[in-house]
Amino acid sequence: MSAVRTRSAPQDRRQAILDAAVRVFARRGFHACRVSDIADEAGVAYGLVYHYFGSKDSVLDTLFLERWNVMLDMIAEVDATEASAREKLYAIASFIVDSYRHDPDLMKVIIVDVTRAANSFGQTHLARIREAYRRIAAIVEGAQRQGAFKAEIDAEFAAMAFYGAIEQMLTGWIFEMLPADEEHYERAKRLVVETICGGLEISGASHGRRDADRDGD
Amino acid sequence: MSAVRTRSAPQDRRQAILDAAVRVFARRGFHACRVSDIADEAGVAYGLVYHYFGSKDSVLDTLFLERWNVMLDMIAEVDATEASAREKLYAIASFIVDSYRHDPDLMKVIIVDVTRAANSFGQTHLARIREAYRRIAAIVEGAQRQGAFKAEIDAEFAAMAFYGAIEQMLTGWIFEMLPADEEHYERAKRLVVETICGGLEISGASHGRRDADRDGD
Amino acid sequence: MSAVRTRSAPQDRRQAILDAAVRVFARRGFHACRVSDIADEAGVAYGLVYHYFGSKDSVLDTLFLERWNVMLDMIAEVDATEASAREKLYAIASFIVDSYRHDPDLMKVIIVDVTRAANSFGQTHLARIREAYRRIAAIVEGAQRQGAFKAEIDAEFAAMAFYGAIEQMLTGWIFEMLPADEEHYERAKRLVVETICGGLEISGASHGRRDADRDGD
Amino acid sequence: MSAVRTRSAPQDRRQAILDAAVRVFARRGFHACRVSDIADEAGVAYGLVYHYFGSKDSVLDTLFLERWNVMLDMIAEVDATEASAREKLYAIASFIVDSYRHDPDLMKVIIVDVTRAANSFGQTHLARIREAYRRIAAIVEGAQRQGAFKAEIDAEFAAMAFYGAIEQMLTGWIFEMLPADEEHYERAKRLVVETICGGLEISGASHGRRDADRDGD
DNA sequence: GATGAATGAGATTTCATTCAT
DNA sequence: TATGAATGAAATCTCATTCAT
Repeated sequence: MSAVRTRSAPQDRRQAILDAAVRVFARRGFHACRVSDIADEAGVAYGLVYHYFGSKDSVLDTLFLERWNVMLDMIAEVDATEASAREKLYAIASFIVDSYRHDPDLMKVIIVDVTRAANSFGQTHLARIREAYRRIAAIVEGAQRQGAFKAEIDAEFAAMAFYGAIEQMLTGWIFEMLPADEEHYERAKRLVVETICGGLEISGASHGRRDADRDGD
Repeated sequence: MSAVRTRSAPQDRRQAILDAAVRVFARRGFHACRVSDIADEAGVAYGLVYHYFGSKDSVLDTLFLERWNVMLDMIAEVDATEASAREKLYAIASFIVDSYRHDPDLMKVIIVDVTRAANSFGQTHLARIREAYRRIAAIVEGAQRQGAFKAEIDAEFAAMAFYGAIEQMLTGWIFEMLPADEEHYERAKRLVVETICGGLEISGASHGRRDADRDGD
Repeated sequence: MSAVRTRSAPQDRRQAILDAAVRVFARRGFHACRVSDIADEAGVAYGLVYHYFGSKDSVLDTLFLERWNVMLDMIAEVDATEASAREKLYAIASFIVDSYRHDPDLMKVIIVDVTRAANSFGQTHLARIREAYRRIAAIVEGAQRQGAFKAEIDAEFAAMAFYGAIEQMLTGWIFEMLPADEEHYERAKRLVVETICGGLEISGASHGRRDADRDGD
Repeated sequence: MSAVRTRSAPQDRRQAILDAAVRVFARRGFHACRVSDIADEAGVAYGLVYHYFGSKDSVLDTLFLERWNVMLDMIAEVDATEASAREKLYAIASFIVDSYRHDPDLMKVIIVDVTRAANSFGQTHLARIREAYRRIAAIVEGAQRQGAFKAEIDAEFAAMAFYGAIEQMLTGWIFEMLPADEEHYERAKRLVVETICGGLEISGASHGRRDADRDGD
């Protein structure tokens, strides 16, 4: 369709740097990578990394924020629907697991070098990371108000446990401690929702769902 | 009992260095700390750190291994008892939460700079860290064999979810995202056990236990 | 007179770059300014700076040489007149002070980044800068030959002292160490001429001149 | 006297670095020198420069301040004596010229890279530099109060002219524009004092001094 | 045991300049 | 003319580790 170009469009190079950064960060970790590793992987001079991004940090910031914001938006959208809390939490677990399935390198970088790097980037993006926990907690609170979840459980703790369980399973995949295939991805989603919701739901309160689930046991 | 000493015994200095390392690592993170920061905090010359420990890494290794091995032993002991899986998992959750309550700085260092530092110390100690997951998974498998837990759930995934949920709550305390007091520590233990076991147990199979747990609160 | 132009003439751009350079160099110094700072100030792309000038250095060279040559010409012209040495030196002091009054930014750049930057541009333009001292020295020598100035004083030293005194006062204005207003500009001219000539003149030899100067003030 | 040592005392190294810095800064200027140039010249690893001085800047700061403070003290001492203003100014000119005679490299560095580097170190040490001008101005003011110097001349301008004249002559020696030998050093001192004071003194007021000075020629 | 001066590999970042469009 | 993406040499500074005393 479009004419053959002997030279890439400017934005291609920027994106190429981001893509290369994901690969090298995933391979050896953000701190072990030099800017020249990114540039070499992208096939550009390293000065260009500084042309598009102000610093090495800024490259990781960009990778993280672009993806994290998508997740925050997704949670907000899900929460705005009429679905049950269990369905909402399943959607979130699904999104995260599918994100990993779709781009495991990017998710590895985000988890290992940002959300779990509490003394460096985790600190920098703390507010943004907390926002995710808060939105998950909001879903739990909603379910508590509607009588679906037990009121005596701290929504924030439940949200942390839920998110922590998912992230740890991703960590298991990342470091090849857990089997990673389509079947296990799906089972992981169900596991985390069932276990967490199983303990949160009031017996009988969510009959349709719970019974359906139990029937499947 | 002990003779009055005008000069600290050699081992006191070694321990003073370890204690100082916990404080400075907790404060700013392992990577941001220089060897001289440890030495300054301990009130010794930094050459002495190299006398007792071969390297900066070795200091963290020591801190991690000493504590982690205690946990591994504890899990093994717990698993050797006749208690129910739920009780065993509760004991583990208790141990971890109490470890944090007793020495939050040390636990912060272990979690932030080792178990979650997947590209540096997490890598080094991967085998030892996995051993903990494996032992937890063994408890789940035992319960599955005894018919208390659903057989179709992957024990390793369940173990990861369980451990991940606990670690994330500790992270919440560490970074002051969750309220940290005696009451919440206890509720956190119950939350993680109830939610995880709630989804793992076969309906009715553990009722007695669950009630027993509640009575004990 | 001139035709209406919807687009600046080429030379306007070149001049705009020079004018912008004076402003940014005066603000932060030549070395602290990037080529892009000049271009931004001029409202052009920085590639254009390289179109009109071969390098960043060349911009400063141009600024310096254009002005310095005017001064050299002025000294030569003054020396060619029949005026007394005192009058000639007064004319030079006047020219320099008035240059500062007229365009303080340009003079700041010339003094700070060229004549006093002995290890960079001062080195490059040393010959041209010395030429000014030499021409001033020539005036002193002329006065010595005519018996107006003491013969035993080194003309070159006197020229340096004279020029140094003026430049230092300009420096005082540039860095707001001295009051800068019309009255002080005029007093500075007289001060430097009177003090320097006061020590150079043979007692009684220049009385008439001195009185003449005073009458003219 | 002292035993032969195969290893220099710690402070020797620090001083060796300072001495080396003077040599390389004088040779090529502060900005053109890398830290490794200093270290190479001193025969030490460049990490040692950072051991003793926090930064490259700090090396120059140290060189400047140590010498400049000596001069400030000298001016204060001189001003505290009962000497005439002319004698005081002569003492200052003498000190500066002798400083150059004694250690031309150090004076070159101080003048070229600090007092005349208005956009870098001159800025940093502006207050300290001004203090020298102020103290010289104080001498002029004292002479004005005593009726030795004309009251209508701005003392601060006179101080600037005086200092500027000396510094410019040093610059002349530094860049080999003026003959530098014992005879010329002495003549330069007299020239600057005679010319400046010649214009400042009230006719007849200082005849005794002037004659005395002249007798000494 | 204890000290801290000395070492130097290695990382980030800046920015003048080139050149395809 | 005019643009600004692309290049890469070069410089500062950090800090774990060694080792003579």
